[in-house]
Amino acid sequence: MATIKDIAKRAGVAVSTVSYAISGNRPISEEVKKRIRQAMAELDYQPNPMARALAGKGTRILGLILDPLDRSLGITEIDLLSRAAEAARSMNYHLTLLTDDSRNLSVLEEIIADKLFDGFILMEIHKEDERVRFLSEKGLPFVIIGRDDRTQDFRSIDIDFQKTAEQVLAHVKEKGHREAGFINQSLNAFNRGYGPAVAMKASLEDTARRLGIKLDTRFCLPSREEGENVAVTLLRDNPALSVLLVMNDQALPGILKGISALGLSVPKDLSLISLLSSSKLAEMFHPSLTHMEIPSRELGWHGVCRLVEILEGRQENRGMILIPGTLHIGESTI
Amino acid sequence: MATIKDIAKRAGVAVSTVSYAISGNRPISEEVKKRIRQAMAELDYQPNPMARALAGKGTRILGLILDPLDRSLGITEIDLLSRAAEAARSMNYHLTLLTDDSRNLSVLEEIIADKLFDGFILMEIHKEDERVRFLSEKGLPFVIIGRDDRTQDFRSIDIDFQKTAEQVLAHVKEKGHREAGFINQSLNAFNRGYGPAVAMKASLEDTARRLGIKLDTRFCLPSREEGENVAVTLLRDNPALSVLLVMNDQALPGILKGISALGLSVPKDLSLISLLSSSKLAEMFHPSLTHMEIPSRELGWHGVCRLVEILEGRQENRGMILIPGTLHIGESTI
DNA sequence: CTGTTAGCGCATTCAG
DNA sequence: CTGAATGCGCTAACAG
Repeated sequence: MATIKDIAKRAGVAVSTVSYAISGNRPISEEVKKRIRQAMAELDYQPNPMARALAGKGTRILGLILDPLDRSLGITEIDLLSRAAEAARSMNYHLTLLTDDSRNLSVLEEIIADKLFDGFILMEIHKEDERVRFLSEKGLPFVIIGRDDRTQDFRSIDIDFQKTAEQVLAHVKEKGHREAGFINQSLNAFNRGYGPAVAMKASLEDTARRLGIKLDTRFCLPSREEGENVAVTLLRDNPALSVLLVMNDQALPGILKGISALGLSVPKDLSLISLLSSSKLAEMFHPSLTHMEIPSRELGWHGVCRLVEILEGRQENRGMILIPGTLHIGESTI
Repeated sequence: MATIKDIAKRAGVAVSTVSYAISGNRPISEEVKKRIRQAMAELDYQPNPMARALAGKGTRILGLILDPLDRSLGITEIDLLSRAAEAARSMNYHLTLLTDDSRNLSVLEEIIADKLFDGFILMEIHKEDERVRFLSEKGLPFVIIGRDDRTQDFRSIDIDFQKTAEQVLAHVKEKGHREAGFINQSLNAFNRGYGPAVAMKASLEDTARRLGIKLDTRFCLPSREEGENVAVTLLRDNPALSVLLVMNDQALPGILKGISALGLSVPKDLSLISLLSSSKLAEMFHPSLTHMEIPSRELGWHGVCRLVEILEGRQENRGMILIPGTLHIGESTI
């Protein structure tokens, strides 16, 4: 590997000149710059990230903090992940996966202590997430994908639940439905203040009221069995219900089973819309599901972009980034 | 952050002593060691990875090389990924996602040039994968998840296609089936020498012959439409066919549609087994699919473990690691 | 067994 | 505008 010294020699200048030529922290004459550029090209020089980091600049490594992985990481977060990695790459950063138990603050402390990461992306934010406070106090660069009331707006990237709700309910109303059911995530997730469970419920109920749609909301554990139970109960309680909104991927198979157990068929007797799930998944079902696609790719992309903006000190944009889901019509609605 | 100097001072010894105490590269008296350990604890010292790297040791960062992400990364690789990250973590390494176009060797060269990574994990190996040769020549530590004939065995972690085939066909035979269909991945994948498409076909056909099962193999693009077409043709051509093996997740919905289009029902008229797909996915279907679960988690785990073994010079185990799929009985077979 | 010291490659003072 | 020298934190000779 060529070092900065090599290229300085080759260009006939001092190392510092090369350094400044690269960073642009000091005006360098065009002529010298040209020579340097050429030398760099010829030796295909690449600054050693370690040395650079040691000397006080960053590592250009970003840490994506995930919850310990056993349970989470569905098809949804993979899209987020891949776009995030892509974004990082395109801005010349690296993305590494942090799967330690970051909610244990002493673990988080260890992670940040080794100064390997220039910044962090936090996911799966809960109400009053201690990690947010912790990172803020330490003054570390980070963004969150999700919502936390005490975070400065420019640090948040989240789903636009309100718009998502409006869009799906507008569609529902347009199709003539007047009574809808909403199968949310688990009560536990809701109580923990998990963004989607809380915000989607609020937005949906609020919007339904405004549109004059009757909405019955139920919580549901992410399992086939629960899906079946909840669907059956919900439908028994609301005989006039004609459309079901589901934001619970794991429960979907059970819900479908429950529906057919009641002798109903989708979409003839009942329309079904999956909320914030990935298209890949929605299309696996038969009939394929009408769904509001979760903007995971955008979340990943913007998360990284915003973090890099912060790192590089250009905060043109101080607002929160909100991205709505996208409606895809499948075969599960009429 | 406390540096090695701080703890040396606090323990009343020289920095080198601390360094040696940590690395164990030199005998240190118990007493001194104790003092050092205490100082480290009190200042909760953590060696700066960059400095360590610059001084010639590794970075303890592993690079997981993925194909550019748009198309790949299904629910399968996410399991692999998560386990890999977990494994890395447990051995005190970091895992970063490399999504550059590594098949472009000059891009790969750039990646390895900055010496940020101690080793690499390659996925999606094709026949005569140039990257394998390239990394070998450079003498860089790496392992592949997949197969390449010219790779030393101890560098490979792969699915045990033979055992997988034997297991699934034994089950098939036991259930009394005599004629089976196999819907493979695309012809294109097969021609590129993509491991699963090639090896599974060979193992399945070989094993079927030995067991006296008639097997009709078809290629199929990973799409709903193709799935439907291929299923219909296959079933028309083989009226006596009673079980379908499918190694093509994306085509599954189409295949099921094709089956019912022919007026057949699963599992009454036809059994269906999905090969090497994730349980999460198989359980999404209705009826839930009997499947050979892909050992993605084990692949990820062992991939990292083996790489670390290589990095740390302990190659107890020189053989190739082969992991078979696991049979899960669902509702799609009788 | 322990201490001193010279780099690793780069950014950045401080002098020209 | 440019160059020489210093230090980032750590490892590994080299000397006791």
